[in-house]
Amino acid sequence: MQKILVKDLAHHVGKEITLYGWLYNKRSSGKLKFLMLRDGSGIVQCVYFKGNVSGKVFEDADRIGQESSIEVTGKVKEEQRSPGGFEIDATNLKIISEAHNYPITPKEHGIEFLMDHRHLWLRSSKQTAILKVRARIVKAIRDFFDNNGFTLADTPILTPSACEGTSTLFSTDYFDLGQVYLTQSGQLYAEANAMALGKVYNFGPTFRAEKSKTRRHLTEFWMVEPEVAFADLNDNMELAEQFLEYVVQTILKDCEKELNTLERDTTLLQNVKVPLPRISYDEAVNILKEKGIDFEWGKDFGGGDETIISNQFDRPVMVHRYPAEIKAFYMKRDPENEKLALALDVLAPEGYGEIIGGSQREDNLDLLIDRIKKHNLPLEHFEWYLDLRKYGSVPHSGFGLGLERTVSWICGLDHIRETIPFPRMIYRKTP
RNA sequence: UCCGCGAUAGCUCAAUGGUAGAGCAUUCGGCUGUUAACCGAAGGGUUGUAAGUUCGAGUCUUACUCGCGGAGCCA
Repeated sequence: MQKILVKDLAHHVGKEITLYGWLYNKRSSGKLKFLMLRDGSGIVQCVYFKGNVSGKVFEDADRIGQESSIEVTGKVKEEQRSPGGFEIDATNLKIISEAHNYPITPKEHGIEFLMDHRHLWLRSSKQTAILKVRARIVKAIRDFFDNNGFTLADTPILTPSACEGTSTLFSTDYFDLGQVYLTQSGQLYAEANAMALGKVYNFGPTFRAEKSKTRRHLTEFWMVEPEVAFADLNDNMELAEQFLEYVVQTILKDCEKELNTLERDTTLLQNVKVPLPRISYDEAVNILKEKGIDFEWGKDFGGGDETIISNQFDRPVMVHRYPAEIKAFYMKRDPENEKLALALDVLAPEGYGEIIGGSQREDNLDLLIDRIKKHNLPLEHFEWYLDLRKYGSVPHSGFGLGLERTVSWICGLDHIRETIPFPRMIYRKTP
């Protein structure tokens, strides 16, 4: 008997096949049992008619509970009455492992219950759709950089000090060498990689111990960080917009089924094409003032401010040249205005906020030393970083894109916690 | 950390200070085309924890625990 996946049923109409999966839901009508089988690739209805199968098979089909693991054999047929258009005219049923009282029923559940059962919640159709989109986004990110001359060069997760000196970091003991911290960004190391390889990216988990409690924050999240030698702020913005166009258009092309399952309105996503609008921080502040917001120049935008700004555009907007005071020490100042940093944030539409943050980096050794001192950072931890400016310093730029925020935006979710199999948040560490 | 809201059956939720309820799930019965199937029946409760007010507390008061939404911070 041929073992196949639900997604390939269309190629096996009329044939006798075997499916392996879990019982998603069950309905019955006297001598008919309708078993919904899911196998990770899709869901199909398997029909057991009392007259067509042995008494034992019919009893088994009647008895097994939701999420029992099963092996179903039968003939594939096209059937309009069946959800999905195909069904299995079943002849046999083997129970691999019987389940009873599965906690997540096909009814509504509250978020606390679902998060407590996250390990099981992953089996539901929306969650599998999100994880498939996530996986495809990760591949699109890698493909984009791999196909554009970038070398993957990953950066350490355990680091001796805070790289930006702003966020609160998780710490742990490191043998006799004292404390180390879980990285909040691979950026400084990526700069070293870029001086070796020209165009690099790193892609991995990062950690923030900030007590953020919003729909946009996780304590553990994935970030991709490209870094390019001989690139200024404009080059950085061009890279960012081409990158976003590729990722979003790839998902629209390859994940239509999943976005459908998620009931995602893709109208705005289809607009994500080069060029993306570019506005300066000053222009963004003016937008807020025109909308009657009492905003003081020099402050960073809050979540509500970002939404107001991004709502002025039909695609992601790039905001550049922020006040240097609110940005990291390593960002290069604007030669035309010393108060500004050559920074870049990309704000996603529909209230999803900042998905990219980046900048042109300070390449002058003396200025960099000054900044490190002014930020009260331990200079000895940055000796290696300063070497990058001593030995062949060049203009260079890069940015970081938050994977989960991107998944949340593309999938149209209302909380970031559903974008990763096991989210880590301030008040949740299990399962 | 701050502000706000919440906790009642396995789940989602009701219950004027006066007998603890429904739908789903579970168990049993019925149905040859169900679509979160439907129909009938049954079992299922220390109302988050602790104290207080009261003749009487799921309901009012206080503290605590846990969670949710938001702010700040950021991707």
